[in-house]
Amino acid sequence: MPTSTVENYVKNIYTEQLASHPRPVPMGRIASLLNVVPGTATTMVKSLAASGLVTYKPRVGVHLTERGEKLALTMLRKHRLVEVFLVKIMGYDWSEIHDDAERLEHAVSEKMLDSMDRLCGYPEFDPHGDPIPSASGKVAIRSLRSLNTCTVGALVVVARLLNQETTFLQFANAQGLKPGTHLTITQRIPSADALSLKLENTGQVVVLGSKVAESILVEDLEGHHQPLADADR
Amino acid sequence: MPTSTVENYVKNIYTEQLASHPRPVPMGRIASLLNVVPGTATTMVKSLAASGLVTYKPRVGVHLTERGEKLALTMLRKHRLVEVFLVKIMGYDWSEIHDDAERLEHAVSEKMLDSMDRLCGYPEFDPHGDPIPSASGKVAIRSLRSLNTCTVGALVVVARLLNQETTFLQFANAQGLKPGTHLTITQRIPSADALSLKLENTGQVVVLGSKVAESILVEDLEGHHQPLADADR
DNA sequence: CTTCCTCTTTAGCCTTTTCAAAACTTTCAT
DNA sequence: ATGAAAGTTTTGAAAAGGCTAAAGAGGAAG
Repeated sequence: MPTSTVENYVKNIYTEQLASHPRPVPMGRIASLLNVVPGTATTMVKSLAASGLVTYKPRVGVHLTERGEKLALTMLRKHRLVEVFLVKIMGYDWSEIHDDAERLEHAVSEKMLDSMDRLCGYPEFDPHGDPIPSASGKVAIRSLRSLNTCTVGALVVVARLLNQETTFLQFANAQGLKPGTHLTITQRIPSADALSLKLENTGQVVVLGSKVAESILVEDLEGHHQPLADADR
Repeated sequence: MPTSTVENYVKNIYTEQLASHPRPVPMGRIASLLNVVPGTATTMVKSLAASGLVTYKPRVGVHLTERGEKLALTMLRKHRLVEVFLVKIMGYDWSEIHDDAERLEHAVSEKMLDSMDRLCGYPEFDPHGDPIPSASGKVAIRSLRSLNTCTVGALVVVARLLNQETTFLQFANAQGLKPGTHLTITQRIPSADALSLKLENTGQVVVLGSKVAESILVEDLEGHHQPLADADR
């Protein structure tokens, strides 16, 4: 059985690999994701390579092997299912689930996972809008766009929050911006690098910096479909 | 924060201390409870003593300090509350909760524990009938007697199973012997060292060896109250 | 009062995971 | 092309837990 340290390395390499795509994941990235000094990452990655979870090219970077990817998907499934469970069953607020999920994901058995899945109604997405891999390792793909790429006047629904930091999540939560929220882009203020939105249900107006808007992914609600940039992978 | 290894040592020393009472817990006992060689137990106990969780007299044994006892009660509370949770919320059978509880107890936060407590209706006993320490560390005391000490004809209710082994639990479960089961002692067969019982609700007759009967604690249902031996602490 | 036998401790090693600091490689700009 | 900056790897050490094997202590039994 892999230790929880190994599980964390593999999970983080997986999500990073999605972003850095054909290029391998560099050591520095791994070190900072896992909050260790670079030397530690080198040592660990060599041992991951020795157990056949990654391929490692010195001074270049890391790629998950098939086995590594499978383990990563299992961990992602556990993590995200635990998150849903904490919100739907345990009564957590969706902005405060991350830390507990991070610990629990290493302690839940397959049996426990099945129970959680059933109790939550076999969800496809976690409370941040991240897709939950199926037991067989399949991940639902949606074509979402960043709020940043939307034209003024567009009616969209929030689908996914990319930034998992507690402070960001609490901010988004306080503004009423969570997956499922319908909103219209009312104004773009280039001088302030900002975006103004109106929430459909409450009518509340929210102004966001483009940095924030970038990590909020939405889905178009009307037949607009004007492509401004690529926000997918 | 204590590691889960430390948590396990302290928890096991606590329950063992209840049994060996005024005498300190010997090293050999600790080693076998934790499935390690004696030398390992010695090393760990010395480090527990250094962190102020136990007092250790070489070649004699170990006693929990106040701090150690507090930690032990916290772990016992976590373990037993998790067990209730697995049965009442997650749909586990009460005979198969031990292993998962053993892993989860080290991963649940205070917040999670509170949620579980609320969801389960603030239970006082776990599915085996073991008392759940309160958040402040108080343990409910019941005066129970072993099934072995009951007279023929007595009507009793099963209150607690002392043996936590899966095989024993599955056997008890299959026989319908779980906390809450009402039964009458119908016969005592000294030649076979056995005891015959009739379950009140199903009418099923069960024959137990005295070894098994010893680890089943019951509560008298009628005003019989004939003390045969001591089964408390 | 020795001699065993049992239990406990010591000693020496191993594995994981981490850190700090030194020693490279690459890359990039001049 | 060269020399510094940036990113990586090595080296040496430490903490936590565990094991094996040898050595010690103490009580029971002759």
